[in-house]
Amino acid sequence: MTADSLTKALAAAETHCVERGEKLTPVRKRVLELVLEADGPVKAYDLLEALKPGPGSAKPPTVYRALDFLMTAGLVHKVEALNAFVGCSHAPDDGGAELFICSTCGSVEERHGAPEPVNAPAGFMIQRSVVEHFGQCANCRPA
Amino acid sequence: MTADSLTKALAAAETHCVERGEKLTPVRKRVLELVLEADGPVKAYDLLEALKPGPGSAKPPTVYRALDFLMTAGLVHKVEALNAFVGCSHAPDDGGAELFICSTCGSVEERHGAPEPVNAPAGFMIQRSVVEHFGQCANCRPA
DNA sequence: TTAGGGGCGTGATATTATAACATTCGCCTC
DNA sequence: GAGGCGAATGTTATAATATCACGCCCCTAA
Repeated sequence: MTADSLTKALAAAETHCVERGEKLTPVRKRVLELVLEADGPVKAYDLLEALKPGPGSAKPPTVYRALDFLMTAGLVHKVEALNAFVGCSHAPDDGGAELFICSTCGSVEERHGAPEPVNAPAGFMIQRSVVEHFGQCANCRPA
Repeated sequence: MTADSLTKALAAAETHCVERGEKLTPVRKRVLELVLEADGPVKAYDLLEALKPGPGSAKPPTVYRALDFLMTAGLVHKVEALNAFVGCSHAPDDGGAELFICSTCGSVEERHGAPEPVNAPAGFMIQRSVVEHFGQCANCRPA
C-alpha cells in the first residue's frame, strides 16, 4: 500500500467510525495503520513490538482491544488459521469476507458476497462464516 | 455417538491407517476415541486432562503429536476459529471439509465437496481451504 | 550385532489471549 | 467549579494454546 492510499484509507476509516458513533482514537488509528502498512497478515505481538518505541506503554491488552474495535468496525479481519490480522481492503460493509492467502508471498486478496453454501444442514442459520483459502497466487504459482 | 458406532469408527480408522502404511498406536487411538466421544469441538488441553488418570504421562506434545497424526490421516479436523478439534464423520477421503457449528449446542455438521469459490483471484491455486460456519442448528434455532 | 527411524516421555519455553483492577479524560449536570 | 459518569487506556498478572529440544525405547532391516 502506498503512503498516499494509506492516508486515504485512514481518513476513510475515521469517517466510517464517526458515522457509527465511535471514535478512531490514536491507539486504534496507529494499530490500523500498522496493519494496513504490512504486506500480509500481522501477528498481534508484532504489532505490540511496533507500538512501543518508548519504554512503558503498550501491553497485550492495548493491541487486542484495538484489534477488537477494528474488527467490530469491519476495518480489520482476523485470519483464524494463522492467528493473524489483515486490513480490510473493501468498504467496510459487512462482517464476512472470503480470504485468499498466498502461502509464498503472504499477500491476501479479499472477496465479499460469496454465495450461501449449497449444502448446509437443513434449518441451519448461519451467523458468521470463516472462509480462508491458502495456496499460491498468480505471481507465486509454480510454472 | 453410540458406543457401538464408536467401536466401528475406531476399527475403520485403524484399517484406514494400515492402508496408508501407518500405525494407529494406543495413544493415537485413545485421542481419536476422546475426540469422537465428545459431542462437539474439543480443546487440546481438555484431551490432555482426559489422557492422564495416572501421575506422570501425558504432556502437551503427546496430544499435539497425536492430533497432528490424526489430522494428516484425515480422521480429525481442526476448527481454526475455536482452536478446537472435531472427529471426521465422513470417510476420511480428502483434506478439506466445510463445517457447520452450532454456537448454542456445540454440534458440528460436516460437508464435503463444496464447489470451488466463484470469485477467486485470477490464477490463484488453492491448496487448503478453511470453511467454518457458525450459527444455530435446526434444533437450537429460535422460533 | 548394530545402526536407523518412528513413536513417545519429559522438561522447558514460546506464543497467543484474557482477567482484573487502577487511572485518566471528556462530558454532563448541578 | 465540584462531582459523577462512562469510555478508553494503563498496568499487573495469569490463562490458554502450542512448540522445541533432547533422550529413551522398540522394532526392524542390513
